[in-house]
Amino acid sequence: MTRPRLTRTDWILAAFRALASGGPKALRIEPLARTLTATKGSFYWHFDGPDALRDAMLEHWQAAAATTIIDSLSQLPPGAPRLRALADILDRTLDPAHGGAMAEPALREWGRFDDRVAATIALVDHLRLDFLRGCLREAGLPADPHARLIYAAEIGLEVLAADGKGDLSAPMHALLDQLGVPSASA
Amino acid sequence: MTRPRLTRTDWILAAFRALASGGPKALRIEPLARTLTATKGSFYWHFDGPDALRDAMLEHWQAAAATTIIDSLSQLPPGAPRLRALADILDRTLDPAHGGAMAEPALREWGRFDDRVAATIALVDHLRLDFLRGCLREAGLPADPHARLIYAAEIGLEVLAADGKGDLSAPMHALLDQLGVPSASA
DNA sequence: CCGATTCCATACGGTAGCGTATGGTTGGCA
DNA sequence: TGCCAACCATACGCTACCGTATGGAATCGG
Repeated sequence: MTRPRLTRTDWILAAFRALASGGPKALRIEPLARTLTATKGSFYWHFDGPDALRDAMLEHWQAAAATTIIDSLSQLPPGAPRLRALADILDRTLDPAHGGAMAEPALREWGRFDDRVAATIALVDHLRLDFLRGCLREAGLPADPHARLIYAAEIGLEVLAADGKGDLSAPMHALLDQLGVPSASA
Repeated sequence: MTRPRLTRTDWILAAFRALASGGPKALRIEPLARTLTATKGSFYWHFDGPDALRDAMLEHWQAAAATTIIDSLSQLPPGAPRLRALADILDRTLDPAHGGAMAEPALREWGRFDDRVAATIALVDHLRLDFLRGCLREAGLPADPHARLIYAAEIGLEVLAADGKGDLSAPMHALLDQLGVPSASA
């Protein structure tokens, strides 16, 4: 019954779980250690301190939240199909099994008081907006302000979904309809 | 040099300032007292405890965030003018002079971990969505999912504006254009 | 001008988390 | 087998905040 050793990644994932379920204020070392049935002695070996954990979390999130999503969408045909697939992704980001699901709102809140977090969020926003603009252009539509509008709607719908009132992708598809994006089934 | 006595409202406004500039985690009694050059002795006289302050804040916000805005818009002609005026309000909510300006994102974050806060937010969302649906119907447009879409876009644009990249009302007007809302100048 | 009430500061014990210092345990590897 | 390094628990002093208890200062009615 030798309990497993912890890796840096274990701490990072636990931190995201705490962030999603308790907000930025839950990102404390000792409570975090308790969820891993460990002590801060382990933490301070893997990380120099809270700032180092934050930086590791940001690196992790940047890869998961922008790169991998964009890469997966890039395997679809350009233009409308990618935009429609993006709308469908919204439902999945709320899936508890997704791990870092509801972490993004908490991360944005965190970014309001931490410049390094804010910088990473701005970078990810920029990457996703650029990708969106590309998809719109490929679909023969104007990139601005449509890209910003679509992105804002995604964020807003995610925030509103906190009420439990689901149906995220339906309004998104309605927006794409209004903007003249061909439907996926057509 | 007798420093002024503090009222309940003084504490409530200070709490909103702290919430906007430091998030939910900044809502602590003693730091709050310091910003008022007072001590918690004053606080515990005006309020039973942190929960009582929270309830007072919610009551205050509910009136400011829903009732007064809806009332002022209700003085405009029904339909499109109200929708266009709503889009223009976005710029003003970021004005630091507005007091409870950036408090709303922080409040939504707070609501993710406090049921009473979440309930008030849900109520305000419901009031504003109902008003939006009314405006849309008056303008001869379908209420759903347009209302939800407009509201989500407002929230999302406000969140994105944290980057400082302004221009909030422009994308909103673009959305209204796409949805077929007559422009204000026309 | 006086007493009662309102308003507030101070002092106190208690809890929680921080960061460090130190030593113990585990696992790979010669 | 034995050693070294990786990994982690414990203990310690420190700071911040909590909630209460108590007394002092300001203010108002009489």
